[in-house]
Amino acid sequence: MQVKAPRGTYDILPNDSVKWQYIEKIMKDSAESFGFREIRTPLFEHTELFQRGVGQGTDIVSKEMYTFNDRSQRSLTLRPEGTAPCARVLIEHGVFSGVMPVKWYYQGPMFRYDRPQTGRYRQFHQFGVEAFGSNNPYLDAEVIILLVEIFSRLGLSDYELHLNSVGCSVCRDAYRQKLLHYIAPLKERLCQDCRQRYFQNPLRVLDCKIEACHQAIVGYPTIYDSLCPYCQEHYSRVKVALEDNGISYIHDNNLVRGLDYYSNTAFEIHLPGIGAQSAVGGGGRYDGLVKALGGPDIPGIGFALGMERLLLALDRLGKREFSQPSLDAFVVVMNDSYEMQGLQLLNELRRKGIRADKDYGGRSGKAQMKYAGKTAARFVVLVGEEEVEKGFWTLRDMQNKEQFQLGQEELISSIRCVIEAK
RNA sequence: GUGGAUGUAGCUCAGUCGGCUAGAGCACCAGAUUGUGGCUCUGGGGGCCGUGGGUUCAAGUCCCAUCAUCCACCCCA
Repeated sequence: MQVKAPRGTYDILPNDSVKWQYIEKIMKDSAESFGFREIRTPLFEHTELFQRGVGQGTDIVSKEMYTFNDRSQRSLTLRPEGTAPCARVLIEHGVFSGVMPVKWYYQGPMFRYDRPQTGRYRQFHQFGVEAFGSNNPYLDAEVIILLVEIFSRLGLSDYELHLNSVGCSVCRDAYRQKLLHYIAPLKERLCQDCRQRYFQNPLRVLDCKIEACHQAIVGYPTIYDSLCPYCQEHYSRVKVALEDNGISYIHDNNLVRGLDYYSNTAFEIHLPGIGAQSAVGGGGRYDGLVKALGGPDIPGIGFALGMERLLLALDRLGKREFSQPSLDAFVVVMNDSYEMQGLQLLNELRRKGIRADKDYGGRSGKAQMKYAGKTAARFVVLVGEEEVEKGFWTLRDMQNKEQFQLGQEELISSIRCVIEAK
């Protein structure tokens, strides 16, 4: 055991791959039913895109990026998230001059250098959606409804949806000042981390997990009370839209998102019961992002889901049985001298859309039968002396052990008849 | 980056107070009178006991380091 997958990465073997395909299909179908279309962007981008798009002050940019120089000394970074690349595409291809809003979904690996633990990897996978070009609060609601729809289709109903508004740049700056004033005299009672946060990102003090910090700042001004009239109006429309569509949520004054570009609506979806990394999805509005990247002033909203956490949740709280793909037919060659007849038959079956295989391990006829049993093939086709000489194939139905001697046309139509009935 | 737990066969694990060629179940391969699967039985292959050092007559077992995994902090999806 010398070569191992790098720390924080892992392999998806065929038995698990089936689970991925299952959730990927649900996500794709859900997003498409809401009018989103797939976008695929490179796995790496210019480092600058994330520095500007995600924010210099964030943990992601300051300590979690896989950044390297290529052979021409360009600084590139393995994408840590999917929103900034989408915004880049919007600008680069002038998509914003077409029909708006633009609604995209994406799925694929993201990279962050962080300490691995349950539900947290260095190469992890996100499914996300982005909608650019409208600041209509009902679009916020639609995006959240899609998120909830995916959970519902996955059979994960015990989620908690947290909702807040972080305001626009104007009311957030005003709030920030208010909060700084409030906390300043209480600073001594905060934990080390929070004293740091006070300077770097005071809003983060609010979601410190240490109880003493909560007590120290009890009675603090909430951003909710500091929203400007526009942001208030926006937020209340989002809430009404959710309520009228039967989506329950928890207003959470402490919900602040980590990435710099968020504005107004912010949300997170949690699944208690999958360990400490319970935030399975999160997102919000990012009205300043496209402009910050040098494009026009175009608003946007989106979310991202952590695939690994969803799979973990499915395993602990939901669906656990996944059907594995199986063969329709297995060709058993009873005698080496008929190997070529077996191969030709195999290829013909495959050409006719029958999922078929044969042994390549030089096994005896009996061992091939065993092998066929393990592949869970529905039928076995026997190729031996009698068959080749008399010009038929022996078809064995592995479920009821019935055997028939059939010509090739009949053989194929019999197999197809059964598999199409499934 | 910080703290804690754990590393023995492909997988799940046993291995006493340091003491013989390191075990089991599952999985894999072969056979049970030679053209027929699942059950059963018999046999077989497979282990630098994570890696490197140390203590000892003797280390899977004790000590140190390192790497990795897991749990939590942190952060986030």
